[in-house]
Amino acid sequence: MQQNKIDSLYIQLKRDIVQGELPQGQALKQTQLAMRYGVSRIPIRDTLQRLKNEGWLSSHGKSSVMISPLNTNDAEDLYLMRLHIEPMLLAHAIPNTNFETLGKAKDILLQLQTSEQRDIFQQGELNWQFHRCLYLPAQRLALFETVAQLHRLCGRYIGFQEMELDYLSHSQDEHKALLTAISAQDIQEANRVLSEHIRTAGEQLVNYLRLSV
Amino acid sequence: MQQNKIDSLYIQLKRDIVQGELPQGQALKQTQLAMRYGVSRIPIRDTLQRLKNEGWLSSHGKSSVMISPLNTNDAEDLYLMRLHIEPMLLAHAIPNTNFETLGKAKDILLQLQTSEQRDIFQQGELNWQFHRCLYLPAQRLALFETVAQLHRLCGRYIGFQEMELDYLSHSQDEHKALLTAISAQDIQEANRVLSEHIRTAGEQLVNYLRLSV
DNA sequence: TGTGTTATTTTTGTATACAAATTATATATG
DNA sequence: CATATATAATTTGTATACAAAAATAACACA
Repeated sequence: MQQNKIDSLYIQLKRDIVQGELPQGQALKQTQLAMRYGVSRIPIRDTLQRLKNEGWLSSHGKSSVMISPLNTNDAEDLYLMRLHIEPMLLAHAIPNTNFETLGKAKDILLQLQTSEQRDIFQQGELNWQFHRCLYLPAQRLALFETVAQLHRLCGRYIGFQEMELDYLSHSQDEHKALLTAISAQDIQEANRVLSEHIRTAGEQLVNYLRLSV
Repeated sequence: MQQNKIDSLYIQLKRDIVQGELPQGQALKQTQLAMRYGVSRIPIRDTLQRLKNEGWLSSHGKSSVMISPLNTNDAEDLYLMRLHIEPMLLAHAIPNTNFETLGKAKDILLQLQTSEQRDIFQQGELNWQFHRCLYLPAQRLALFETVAQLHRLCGRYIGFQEMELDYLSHSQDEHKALLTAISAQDIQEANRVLSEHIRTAGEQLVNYLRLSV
């Protein structure tokens, strides 16, 4: 599989951004990155463009990019948008949800449970995989892709929302409640839980950012 | 300016997609496109990746792309999302709107008015420039970029929403009403007009798509 | 005839080389 | 000394060449 090569470059770059391994506020040099990751500038350029399109990088000067600064307003808006959009997607998904999907979601929850000591980046990825799994049956591409993009943007703020020690277990409770409501085909209740889930995470993140940034 | 070169390639490609000049449902060949537009495969690859990220192209097979098919559900969802999100952005923008912005918006409206015989692609672009102009003062990057992306996706469906002969004049009336409400700093009224504007355009597009696609 | 397997062709991904543009540095001039 | 201008450096964009992968065609065999 060839896609894996550029995908791993993409993932590694995101990891290094989250963990602060790359210089902030200044231009990222293609040549430097190419050397660092042991590839030529072409796949670096591809990855930089992708990350720019996904909002992790923003333009610096005329033709360079830099790591997008964290921003409390952005975080607030991201969660507000998710609050408005994700319930629409979930409502479409629930009638099409089968046992396979529910089983897969449970598997992911279990992985999350047993990953407390695993790295935070992996936890964020599993969290998205869980939601993604529940949204896929909706078969609504435009809606799904918008939600996916919002999650990708939220991923930039990971490491903050996980700061609270009890966040993961609280979040897991909500995940389980969500699964229960979906199993019962109760769209109303599922969306109530989902909205609360998003609201809580958003508020916690925003509060933390206001204090620390 | 060097960015113009690749930007014009991007615009030309979108034009050709909207006008059906490129084969639908099959893989777009990089070499063919490179010959067609008189450049090498590198800038073609960049542009294809960009258009893929923006939803105009979707993957075909393992590593190729094709023109994304039009889809009534997607169109419906795009307008529903705009309906939920754009008012949030406008509400942030209105308190920061100055006379310069209002003037610029009026200029764009005038251009739209006098462009009835100009091409439809240009009209769509002017329409976005108008909205964009009113949203920029909000200074909410994440929110703005999401709205921009939704507009880019809606642009794929241009040529359908303009089919109705009276659409442009009706739309212009709503644009003017929007400007009036913003001038009066009346967020409530502005958002009422905006919501109606989006709803109308969306319903018209969806109805047309249901009949024709 | 249909199906699975190998060979061939096509197409895409990446490295390298070079051109264009941007940024930084030095120099001149008021 | 500040500012403008010219020159050198760095950095990005693009073309070409080659490697890897994917798609297609040819073939063998049941």
